[in-house]
Amino acid sequence: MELSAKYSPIETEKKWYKYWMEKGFFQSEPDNREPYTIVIPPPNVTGVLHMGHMLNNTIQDVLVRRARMLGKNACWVPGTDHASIATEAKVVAKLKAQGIEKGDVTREEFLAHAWEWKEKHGGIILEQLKKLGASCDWERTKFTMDPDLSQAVINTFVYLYNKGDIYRGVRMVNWDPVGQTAVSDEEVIHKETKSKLYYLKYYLSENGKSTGEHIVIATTRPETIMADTAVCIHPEDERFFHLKGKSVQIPLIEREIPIVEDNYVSMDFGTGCLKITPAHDINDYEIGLRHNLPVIDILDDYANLNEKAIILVGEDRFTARKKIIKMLNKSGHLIKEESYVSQIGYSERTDAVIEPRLSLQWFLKMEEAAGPALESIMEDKIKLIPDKYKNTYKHWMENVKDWCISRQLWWGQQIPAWYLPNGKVVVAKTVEEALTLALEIDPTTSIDELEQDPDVLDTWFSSWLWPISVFDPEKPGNPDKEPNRDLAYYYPTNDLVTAPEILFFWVARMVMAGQEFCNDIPFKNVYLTGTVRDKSGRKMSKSLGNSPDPIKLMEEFGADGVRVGMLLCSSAGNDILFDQSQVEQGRNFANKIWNAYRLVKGWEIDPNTTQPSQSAISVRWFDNLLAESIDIINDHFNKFRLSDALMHLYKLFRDDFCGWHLEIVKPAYGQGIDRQTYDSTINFFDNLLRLLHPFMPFITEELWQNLLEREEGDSLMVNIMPEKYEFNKKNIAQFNLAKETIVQIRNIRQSKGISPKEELKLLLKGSLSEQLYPVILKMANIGEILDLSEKDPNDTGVSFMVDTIEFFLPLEGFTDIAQEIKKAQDELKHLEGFLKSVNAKLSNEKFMANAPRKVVNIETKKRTDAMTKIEKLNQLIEELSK
RNA sequence: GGGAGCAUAGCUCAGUUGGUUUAGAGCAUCUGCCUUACAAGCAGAGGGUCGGGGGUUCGACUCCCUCUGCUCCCACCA
Repeated sequence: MELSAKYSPIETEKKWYKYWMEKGFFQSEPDNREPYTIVIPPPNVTGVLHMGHMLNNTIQDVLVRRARMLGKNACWVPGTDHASIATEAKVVAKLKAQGIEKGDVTREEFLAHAWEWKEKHGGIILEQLKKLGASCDWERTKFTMDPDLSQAVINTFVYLYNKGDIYRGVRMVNWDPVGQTAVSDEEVIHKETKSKLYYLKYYLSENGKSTGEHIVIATTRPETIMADTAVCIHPEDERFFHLKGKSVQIPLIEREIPIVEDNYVSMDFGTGCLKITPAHDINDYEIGLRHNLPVIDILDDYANLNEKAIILVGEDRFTARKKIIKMLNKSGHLIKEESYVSQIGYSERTDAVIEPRLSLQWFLKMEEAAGPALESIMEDKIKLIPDKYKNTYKHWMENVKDWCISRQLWWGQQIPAWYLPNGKVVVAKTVEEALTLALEIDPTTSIDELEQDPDVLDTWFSSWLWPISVFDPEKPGNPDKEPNRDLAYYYPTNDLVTAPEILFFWVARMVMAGQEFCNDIPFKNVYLTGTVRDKSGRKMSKSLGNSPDPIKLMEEFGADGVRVGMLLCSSAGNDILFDQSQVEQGRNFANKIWNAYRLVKGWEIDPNTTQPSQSAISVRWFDNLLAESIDIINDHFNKFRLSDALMHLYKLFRDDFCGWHLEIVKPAYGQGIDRQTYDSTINFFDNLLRLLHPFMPFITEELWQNLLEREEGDSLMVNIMPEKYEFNKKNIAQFNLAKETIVQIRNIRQSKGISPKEELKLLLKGSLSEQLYPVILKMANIGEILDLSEKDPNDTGVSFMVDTIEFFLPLEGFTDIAQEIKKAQDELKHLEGFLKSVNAKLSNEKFMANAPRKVVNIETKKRTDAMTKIEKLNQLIEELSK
């Protein structure tokens, strides 16, 4: 069958992925081999593949495929995350499109819609990963809301509550008065907003009566003055020493509030006097705690003023602001107003101005777990790659705050806490167990009276268990339970590949969960990928529309091409600036491999031909080079330098294998090839395909299958990587001299306009092994190689040097001697400068005394080499000048 | 405001505990080639006083200080 000059990936990729699936090559069961485990960072269940996933999962697949080919029992566990906030938002939007408000349906109805949505859209992303070639064990696919994984979350909550690590506390949340929900910090968008700073008079008061004196307070939120419970000054602010211990009256409502002192106040901002409104500002709340101030909440769920405000009751917060300014102006409390620009938080979903609001939330204590979690990273029990993130990690762990684990949502694991009619709370795995506990508090309680906490748990509260629960869902919350077979075998996992943004949200918490429930680390290495950005460095995002569609990209360039394109420019922890030209480079490389195959496949073995000497030399050289490369690639992988490993292979295949070896051994047109060279070359090709397979699984499988006859059911992906073997460094160095000589000759041909087809003669003097001559003859189109002593003084031509070997290329009629002299002189000048710097070192007593012997030897050799070359150049210039 | 990091060729990056020829690669650029595997290719070339300044050292891209310019994380000032 005639093979096309262009490799077309689509059909090939489908074919082999199906084959791998059918043969069960992705599946893993515990056995007596060494395990290699990765758990996927679960993408949002309703998400679609973006470039970040492409990068992240390509890296994981490279690691897993390589481990598999190193003979390990490789297991890559896939799955998805229920992503409560994101998914709930999508379901709400979908209902809204049908004219249904979330408030109109019951929790059960809403969840039914959510599950329906999940069934319809869930897992699309996993199907997309298959196109990329991801070798996940799909039999093990998990979802964070699978019944058993949800149960693990509940068990964990109950366990930690009983242990005393989970408690309820008041916290300021971001309240969206339009969406009627609390939103997470991540969903608050800060925008620069023009507002006004109002300067208000607060009269000093004694025993409820104004003294007539006043202070001035600057505020952007005059409508909240009714919630003030103090005025605050800096303890060292001399301007206000006379106010210490006194009280002021809130304008209009004339409630008396104390003046307190706190370092929080900055003396040089506003007037230096700050009104304290604990219910409506997070900082004020904290100051309030320090000074035992009461909390007066004057806003309702819709951010309208409530009866506690006394005035303007029922008004919207912004209307109230306008009205109160008029009132304050009229009463003479308003001194002035200034334009002011500040950062205001808006809800991502409703664009409503976020109202800070106090509410009762569930928290998990972090302090106790933080110490060991920090230690395991700082002492390299878990390695971060790159390790610069250790600092960031340390900083966070040392300033860790308790984790707010409750969310005011429906999609997720509902908090297993039940309230008695008297407001007391019991925590249990089921309502029946809750009743048992409730009866101990109040024997009259009935099961119908128990009301479950409506909130769900933070999604991270299920994903922090992920490396454990995917193997043994009964283990979290049961530290004393024996691990099941899977957990015992696969845990701790080997590598985790994720983004640095979630180092705290996820990675640190998995380390804590590992300690708590398995008494062990969850993984040994954490490879942190960068952000995928566009060419000009902007983050890829839907709204910018600067992200290519990964599926289309794979259809156009092939999954192998995209994988290579992503990997070539991505070192750990560095952002990658994505450009389609990189993917083109990947596709071109696949095409190159394809064409190398076409060439080799077209060769016919001629049993009567013996191996030409240049072929024998090339085979020996490439054999050494391959061994050296295996060494280098192993080293790159040990250090997680994936792009370097790939780049090395890229050059090895393209330049060394195709550009040199294949060109050297390629038989002349119409002739056959000898058996020995053919077999060696096929063997090289086979090894190269193995080395390339983790990066480019599809094309390597395709060609490997066709290179030799393979047994049905065999596959490259379950074959073994070439192992390192002894090689001769000197042989490689010698061959490089021949390569350089050839390059020099080609260079001279081009600069003098001599066709590669014109055969030339070459004269030389120096230590070039005669064994290499046949390679030079073939690759530089040289007719014969003679000793330089045979040079006819009348010959015209070009001289050059490689290392310390002198060459002369006779060129008939070539007379541009001046140019040759100039070239030699430039070279001479460079060498003399170089020699001078070397001599400076060698004649420096301190250098000779302090530098290690090895360095001195190198410098000495540099000097000898440079002097030899200078001498020869001088001779040459002299000859040319005659 | 607190913390961290980065700055090397036009672009993206290496440079492995300071010394392997006065810095390497890929891409891009330029020149010449439709050479019977591949123009998604082949052959060759040019290009950097390693952000500025100072210091330590026999020796600095590498260590220290400082300035400049970017980036990220955390907290956000009434």
